[in-house]
Amino acid sequence: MSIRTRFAPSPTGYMHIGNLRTALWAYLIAKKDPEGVFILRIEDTDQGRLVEGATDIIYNTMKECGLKHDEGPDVGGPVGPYVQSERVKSGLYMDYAKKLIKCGGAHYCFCNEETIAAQRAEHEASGQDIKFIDPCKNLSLEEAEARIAAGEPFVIRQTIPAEGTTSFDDEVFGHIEVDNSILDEQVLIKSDGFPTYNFANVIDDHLMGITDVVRGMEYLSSTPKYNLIYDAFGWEKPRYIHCPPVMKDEHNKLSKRNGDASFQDLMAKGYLPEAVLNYIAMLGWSPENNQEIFTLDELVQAFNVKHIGQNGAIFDPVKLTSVNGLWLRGMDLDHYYELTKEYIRSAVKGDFDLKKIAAVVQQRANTLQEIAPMLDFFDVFPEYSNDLYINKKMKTTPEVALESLKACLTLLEGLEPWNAEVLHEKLMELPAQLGKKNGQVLFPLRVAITGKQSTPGGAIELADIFGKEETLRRLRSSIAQLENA
RNA sequence: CGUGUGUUGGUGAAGCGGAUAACACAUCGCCCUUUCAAGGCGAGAUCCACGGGUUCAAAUCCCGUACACACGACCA
Repeated sequence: MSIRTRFAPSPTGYMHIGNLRTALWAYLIAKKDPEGVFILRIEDTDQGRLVEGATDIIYNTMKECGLKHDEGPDVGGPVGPYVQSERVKSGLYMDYAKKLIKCGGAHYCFCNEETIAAQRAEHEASGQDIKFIDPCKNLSLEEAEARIAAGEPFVIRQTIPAEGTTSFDDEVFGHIEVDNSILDEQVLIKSDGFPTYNFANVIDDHLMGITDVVRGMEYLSSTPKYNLIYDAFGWEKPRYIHCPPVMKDEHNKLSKRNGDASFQDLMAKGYLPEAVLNYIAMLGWSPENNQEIFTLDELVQAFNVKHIGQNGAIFDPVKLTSVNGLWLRGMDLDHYYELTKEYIRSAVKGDFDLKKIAAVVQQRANTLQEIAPMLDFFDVFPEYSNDLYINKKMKTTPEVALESLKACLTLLEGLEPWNAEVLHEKLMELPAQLGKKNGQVLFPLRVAITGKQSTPGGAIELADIFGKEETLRRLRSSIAQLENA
């Protein structure tokens, strides 16, 4: 049987990194199987928490990342609808809940919130377990149905066997076994007739033929309860892959509340979707070899559930930046240029060869956002201090700079044609002729034409991009500044 | 309070009873280089939370303690 996995977010208007990683892993697990199917299901049973436009964020994020789902609300599929609020309309959850009552896996409950809170307070006060003990459990079905017929509000709760244990084998955490006595009889159908997540999730996973349930490990302790439902119905249980959390630091998970980066934020900060995916795939998972850079397809090939770790991983923006830089530098120039053109244009309005600028900036920018600030010396020749010529390592001072620059000026004034090859050839001859080190000539030249000590590209590349006229203009101005000092 | 899960350098991690405890990021140093970046090389865990135990041998197995996280919602 082929693998079917699902990503089942609730639309909160925010795609956080931990969620995206769960989606990625679910996708990888499905796609590892050539016949595998990856499904998107929207879990919006909490009508009180609906956020407008939230599902669009989910669709957009998935699309940007290339996590293409085979079935889902927008693309359809054989086991739809794929939005839980739509499924509710058919009464399907209520039907299954009633069936569950018949097979002894659930019961009606008429307790209101006050009585539950009162019991909880009582249990807390006596220092005992705060588990809710439902008095309605002992009601006969006839009695319960009569009260419902009389219009009394009700919920349906799961019935947990009083004794015994329930266990399962998680693909990540191994064998988990708990005593039934600690399992609470949770609500399956709320008084508004909607199913809770717990119930809808089980029903839908079964109805949609999910073979591998991939989700956060916060559900680890609820899983035995879900299995009890599968068993009551006599359904085959799925494999479980519970994922350890993605943390902000040792104590906190990444969250919207903490203002932590969402996928959208990372895009706005100039990261590439490929790099983000690449990086988060490795938060809690490691490949069998030491490969670091993976395309999505490569991840599909390399991914293996057995290598998912059990402990939470801290999201490190510094490492993400490094991975992003590797992606950026690894692109061919044409692609890089297309991607960064707008960013470069935003900083460089003048008539320069943008592609040449892209070539030099590619070697050093780790994110798209870093690009513009690096290019601030093109349109305007910044004012600068002659102190910039002082560089211990290069053994330069304003004095040797002046000497070098004058020689450069003479050389460049007569240089024809003006292109990178000729500039390189002639400029590299100069230091020897002057009896200086390369750096004593080329470093001052860079400062003289850019007004900065550090720039993308060196003096030669930049002189080429500036063109003869602009280069000489800047050079003369800098020489004058040195002479007047 | 109960239950579950976890704890290897600053971070991600490999490791699954016998190794000098991989690798990557970050940090520091050196080399190269027209600066910076990139690239190359090298350094850092007196030892794998702590305490016991099993074993000829433990980061690796067992028990306990501490700490962290999660669940114990008519939220997902």
